[in-house]
Amino acid sequence: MKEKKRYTITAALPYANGPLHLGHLAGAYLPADIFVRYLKSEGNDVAFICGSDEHGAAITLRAKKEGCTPQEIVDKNHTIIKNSFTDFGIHFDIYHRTSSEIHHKTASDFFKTLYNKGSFTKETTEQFFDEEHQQFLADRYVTGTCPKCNSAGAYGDQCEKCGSSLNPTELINPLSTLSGKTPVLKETSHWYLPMNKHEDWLKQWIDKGILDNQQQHNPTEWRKQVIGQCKSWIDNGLQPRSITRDLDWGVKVPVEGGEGKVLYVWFDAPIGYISATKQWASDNGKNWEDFWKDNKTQLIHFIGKDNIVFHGIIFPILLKEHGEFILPTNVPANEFLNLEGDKFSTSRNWAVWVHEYLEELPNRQDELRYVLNAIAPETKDSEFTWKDYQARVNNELVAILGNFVNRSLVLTHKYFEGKVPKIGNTTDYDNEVLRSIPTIQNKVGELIMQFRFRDAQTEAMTLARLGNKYLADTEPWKIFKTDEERVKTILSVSLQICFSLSNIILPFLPATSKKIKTMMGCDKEINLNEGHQLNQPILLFEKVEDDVVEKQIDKLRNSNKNQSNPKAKAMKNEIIFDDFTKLDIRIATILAAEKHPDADKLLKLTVDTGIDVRTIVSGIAEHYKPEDIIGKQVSVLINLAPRKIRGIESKGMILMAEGNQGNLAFVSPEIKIDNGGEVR
RNA sequence: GGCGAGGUAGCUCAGUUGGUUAGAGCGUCGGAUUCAUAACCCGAAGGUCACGAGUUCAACUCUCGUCCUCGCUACCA
Repeated sequence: MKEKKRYTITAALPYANGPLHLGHLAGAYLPADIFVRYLKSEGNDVAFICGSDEHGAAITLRAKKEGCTPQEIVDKNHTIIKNSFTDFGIHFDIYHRTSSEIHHKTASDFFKTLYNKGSFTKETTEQFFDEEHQQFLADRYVTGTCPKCNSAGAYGDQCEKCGSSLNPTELINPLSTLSGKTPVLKETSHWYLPMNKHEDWLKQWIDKGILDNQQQHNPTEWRKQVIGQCKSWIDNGLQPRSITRDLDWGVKVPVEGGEGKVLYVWFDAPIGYISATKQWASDNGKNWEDFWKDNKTQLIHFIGKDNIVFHGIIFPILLKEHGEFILPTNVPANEFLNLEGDKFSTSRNWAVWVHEYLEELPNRQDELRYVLNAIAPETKDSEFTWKDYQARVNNELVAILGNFVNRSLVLTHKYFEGKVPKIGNTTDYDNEVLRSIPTIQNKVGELIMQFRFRDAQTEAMTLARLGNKYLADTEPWKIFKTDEERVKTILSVSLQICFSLSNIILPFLPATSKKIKTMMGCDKEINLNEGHQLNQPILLFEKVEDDVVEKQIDKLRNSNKNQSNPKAKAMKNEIIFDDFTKLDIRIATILAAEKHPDADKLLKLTVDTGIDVRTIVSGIAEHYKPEDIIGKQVSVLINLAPRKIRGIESKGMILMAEGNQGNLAFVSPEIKIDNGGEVR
């Protein structure tokens, strides 16, 4: 008997700023769901936690743009995301949200506890405030003249001309880069998490799995990329990070001086796991602390690789500093899923959206689960293509799994009116086949516990392959007339395989598992006794026809029919003519070009603008050789504030056109134009 | 540029602490079969394990260097 354990399993909180696509599923939610379904089938005590991350500036900006409240934005997206999960078969114990009251209280209390312990440092500074946009400006959103060297275009944090570090308040004639207006000074303070103080124990923990002198986990079980990235951060030295922001959408900072401030996302969001657990526990008569404060509980975070440092470093610091909480025993981060040769991109609409898939290919959840798990980016980036989807569904689900179950049931109906036949004398071969069932089952379980879900699924499929082989080898259709008793045994064995299959595939293909049990009349109780009546077989999977995948590929490539380039970015907000006239764009000739001495991507150009000869630093070194561009006429934005780039002052900006692949081209006049000619 | 992860059959990927002929699934080709959604089953072909050196009796595996891909980051206004 396996030991029953308690598990808290989290999946990264999706940001409620848009719907879910296949990359999200393959990255975190599907592997988490598979793991949880397996753990539960083994009788473990599991809380599977997720929810919407609903705070942050991006949501307030979107609300402003759409003319509604942030709450309306997150309400809409929370519903879409939640329904996508439900319909797809990702079965959280709770899908919560960070805008809920219990979350605000939990996060707030957590902050207070750490605050009272003196875990934070507080920095009070005068910061610039943009009155038009009603917000504080981060240092680099303020520019002005350097007080030390008098050069223009210094940034709020540093003058790149003389290299001196600055405070934005020291700048002469400061300007907000948001509104272009002069910001006002307002005092503000923020709290910082001094991560540098935690380097020592983190190193031990990541490297050796040792926490407070105890072996907390086995680091060889962690994925290489997770340990690698965490160590890379730690070895480079951790910096204090501010954990509050001047914003009004989020969890209010609950201490003196916290007015008008909220907790920053990576303090707020992971605590969402805790608050969701609390809600779930109170709804279900559980004690949430069992899931977060008992060191026999395994805490496991499923995330994508973009989230590694949050879950491998920052959140563990918060949990440990708090003192009562357990730390994760594993953080199985996946890499990224690509789509038809390109990265998923919301802005370019290069994506397969989960809610659209569910609508356009109804009742094919398990097919998508199977394919996404088969290609899950467990150790490296991987790629989803519709042709591969079609091939896997048709050649594996239909041909191997669906076919085996179907032929077993069809044969039983044909020969024995769909009643489970009596198992007679078994041959060595029968026994060997029967023995391999638990072997495969154990192997699948082991692989799942090692977070090797794609291997586990492949292993599960070997049982269906074995079933097909068993039928092909024993050929019951040939011997029915001569040896009915033998056929009874063969089909009895086949039906046992079918039933075992329904259990083994449960974590991967839950709907299919249920279908098999229903067909076998075993959905309420297991009954494979002689004479048990089976239901009429229905096909588990149907072939995906060419026109279906062609339509999907078409849709992807022509996501906007009237657009000749489907990958072109959407238009920016409308401007008025005055906005345009502020730009002074001229034709200029490149007189000289050389590689920037301390930079890979930069060229130092000398151009004749017709009104002067000036130096411009441009990030085009990967696209043009210096000697090839001398004499070329190009477009230059000449009234852009000068800026020091990697030690060289750049006065203006060369305009470049960018293709889909990131390739660059000059914007040049088609015939020679006098230098200084205006572009308008 | 720095750091991290990769580069293995046409495709998607496994390869544990270096040890005989480098594996799986799909695809391809051939065979067999007809209970089954022209499905299943058997067999074969197919790889200088990115490239170059080195350590070793022995390297896909260890060391160094080079090239390429992805991520983070420094410098693309």
